[in-house]
Amino acid sequence: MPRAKDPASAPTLVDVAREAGVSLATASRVLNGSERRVADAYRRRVLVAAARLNYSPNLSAQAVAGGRSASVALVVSDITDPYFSTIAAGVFRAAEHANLIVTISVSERRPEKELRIVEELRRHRPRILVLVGSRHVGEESATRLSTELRAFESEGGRVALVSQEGLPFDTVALENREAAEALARRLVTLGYRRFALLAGPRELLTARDRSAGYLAGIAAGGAHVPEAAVIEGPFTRDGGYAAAGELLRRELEVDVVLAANDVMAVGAMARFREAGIAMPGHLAIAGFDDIGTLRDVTPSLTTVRVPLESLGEQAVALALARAGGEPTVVRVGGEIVVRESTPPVPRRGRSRATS
Amino acid sequence: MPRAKDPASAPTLVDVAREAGVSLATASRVLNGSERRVADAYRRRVLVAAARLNYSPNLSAQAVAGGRSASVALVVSDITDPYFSTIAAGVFRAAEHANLIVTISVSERRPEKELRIVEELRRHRPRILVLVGSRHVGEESATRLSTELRAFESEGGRVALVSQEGLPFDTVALENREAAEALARRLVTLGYRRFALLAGPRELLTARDRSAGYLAGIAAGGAHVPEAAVIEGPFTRDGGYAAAGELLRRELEVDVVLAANDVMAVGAMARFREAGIAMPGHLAIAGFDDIGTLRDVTPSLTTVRVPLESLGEQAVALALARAGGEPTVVRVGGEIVVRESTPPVPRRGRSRATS
DNA sequence: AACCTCCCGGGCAACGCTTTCCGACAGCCT
DNA sequence: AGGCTGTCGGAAAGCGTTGCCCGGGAGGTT
Repeated sequence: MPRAKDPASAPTLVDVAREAGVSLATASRVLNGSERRVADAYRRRVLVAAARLNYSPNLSAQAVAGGRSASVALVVSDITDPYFSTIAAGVFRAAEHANLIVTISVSERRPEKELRIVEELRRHRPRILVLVGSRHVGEESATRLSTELRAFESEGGRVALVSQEGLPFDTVALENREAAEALARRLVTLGYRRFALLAGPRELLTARDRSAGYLAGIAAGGAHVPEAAVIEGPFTRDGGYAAAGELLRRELEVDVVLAANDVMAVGAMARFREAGIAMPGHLAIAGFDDIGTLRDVTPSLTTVRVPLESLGEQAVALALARAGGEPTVVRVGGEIVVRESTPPVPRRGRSRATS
Repeated sequence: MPRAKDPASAPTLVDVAREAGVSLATASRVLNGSERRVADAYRRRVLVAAARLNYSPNLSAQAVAGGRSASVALVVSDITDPYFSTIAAGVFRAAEHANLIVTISVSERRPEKELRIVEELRRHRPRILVLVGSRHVGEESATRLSTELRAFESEGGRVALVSQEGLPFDTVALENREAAEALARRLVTLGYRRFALLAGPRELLTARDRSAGYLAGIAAGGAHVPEAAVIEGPFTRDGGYAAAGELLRRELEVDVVLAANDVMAVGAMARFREAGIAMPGHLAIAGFDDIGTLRDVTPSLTTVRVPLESLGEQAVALALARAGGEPTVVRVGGEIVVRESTPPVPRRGRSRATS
């Protein structure tokens, strides 16, 4: 049975047209934008009828008629992580500006899940698909992801990636390596020599880039990081906490700890504090991202400021502007922010150590 | 001209049916669930054809055919605020479980904008609309919001509110008042007598409830809060920072500051620290929410633990279960968590003051 | 006055799907 | 053998829009 015209269903354009005594086409032209002009008398009648019925156009129907839905699909690893929620805020801002609605999906940092989500999202025919930074190295699913994304594009959608370049799509890339290197150099300048790294997960490209940058900067400063002082762990608060614990267990001589991001740094600080280590008195620490919510930790964290919100905005802008042709890559740099957690080392200061 | 069958368009069910040599109806039954059985031979042919064409059903089309789109629309004040992003995480979890996609909109804490968003969202015909806590008192737009929500429900949608009861819809309410009162009582028990409140914005219901609870708990403990020691400010980090500044300016004798939420508490701590006030040595402080990201601040914050993620999950569950009839209200309590920021006051300890 | 343009409503065919209804056929009972 | 029931594929009528095409009337030109 065709869905009965039961009272529990929204008024449609047909209802409005009938109420206004005009044709469907005219009602559509008045209510849902069109090039065509409609005489004022008609226009008014339609508007009045629409208001009287409390008409609200059905976007799904517009989407099927138009071929694409007016939405941006955003995929993040974890909306609870301020890194992602800040980027998401930028996506919202840009999307609102372009009159697009935003759907969010959470991949839980699992590439297979991300792939499944993209397959799933394709069904919504969003105008834009924004994937935020969870590219992995040697990712077996990367090929399938690329295939899926390409299918999406070939159907008229647009893809924008945030955080890693490398895939053949529009990308807003973070200069992780460069910024990390600059931070490390700066710390060397401040007098630090004995470094340890809390490196983030080995497979995660962002984490690798940052570590590589740290190591390069340290080396450029003439210092060296023993292999045992590089500890991997999840990109989370608990990951930082655990990695810090492992570092303590190894009883190395360390002046300063470079975490792969602020969230890990904060976790590590919690662990060091538990161990009774004075920061920055006994141990310095730095992070990456300059997460807003974490700006008030003590000691305040030396870090790399990244315009996260702008990353999200730019991704949407890029996808909207897309003309076709070669994918565009926008590279965004970070700004070193030195705070209390890494004071200058006194000229001939006494040795610092975690042990 | 009917949109040409240009190559840049996704394969449709018709394509699959043709490829498989079956009817549209059969293809639909196989691919997009239906009660009706399809003989295995046919079923297989359809599946093979779908795979070969890389078919992906158009959800917009399903939505218009079915009358409602498979989505949850979530409205939050600020996705960057961990309070909201944690609730959002719960909504995602529940939605994923029910195979619904989630759209998010950000109201920027502005009731008019929230109203506009709800009007806008109605067009999407989501199955569920979840509004997270920004009810205001005497809100002039509240009536219009109610009207709009009722229209949405009368069209077959479901509404769930998180955080404040009072509107005639399914609600997951937080026992702000009760928990705040319990926290205040606890602090009295710990020996605190001279309280100050950083109260959040006057218009915001959540803020009012918490303040009222604090005051009640303090009074019940036999203490009293002078009017000058209740300072309002935005529910944000900067709001807390500013309110703390104002408190200092008033030069009151205060032992402990109760902030309306953790985010404000952290802002306030930053301000107090700048003023050189030792915490908890000279001043104790407590918050509300037990935000995960803020668990590592020093001193660790006494607060009320609220199952934020579960709030979001329950809201979706409520809306899904909805049978009609009276709106259901679930009340969720908080758990007092005493940490370093409010140590017991020594029996005859010396006086503490902010000035 | 005849003709040509515009202008602007209306009709109607898409868009991609779901669901009802119909009818062909097979199996079973009497 | 005849009739009945049950199963399952196909045709077609929706769902709520948009956008092409048509045609009637007003106004301008020669």
